[in-house]
Amino acid sequence: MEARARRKVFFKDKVFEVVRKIPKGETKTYKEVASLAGFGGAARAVGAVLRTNYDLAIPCHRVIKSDGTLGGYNRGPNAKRALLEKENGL
DNA sequence: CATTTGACGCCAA
DNA sequence: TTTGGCGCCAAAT
Repeated sequence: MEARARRKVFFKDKVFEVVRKIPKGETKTYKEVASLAGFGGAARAVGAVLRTNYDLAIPCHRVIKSDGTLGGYNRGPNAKRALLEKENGL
């Protein structure tokens, strides 16, 4: 298929889609998102995409590391933690 | 077009 | 338990 430019947006598109599907109050790991996106071991790539494509329509702050740590956030880990606690009802 | 970096993950010491 | 290093993938420069 015309997977030329298609594939280029395949990864990003999937990541955005998956992250956007994350319900409020729930947090997912980059590994999980990558896996659901179909790229399993592309945890880094997931963060790279979210980093460059930070969109307010995408709850990228709900995506954390598999260790349970928040990881990072384009707006600052501070805002990320605040949002997570708030969405979790804390 | 090729190289480097990067919001990660997991194993070893 | 904590710190360090290596590996994986895609994007950005």
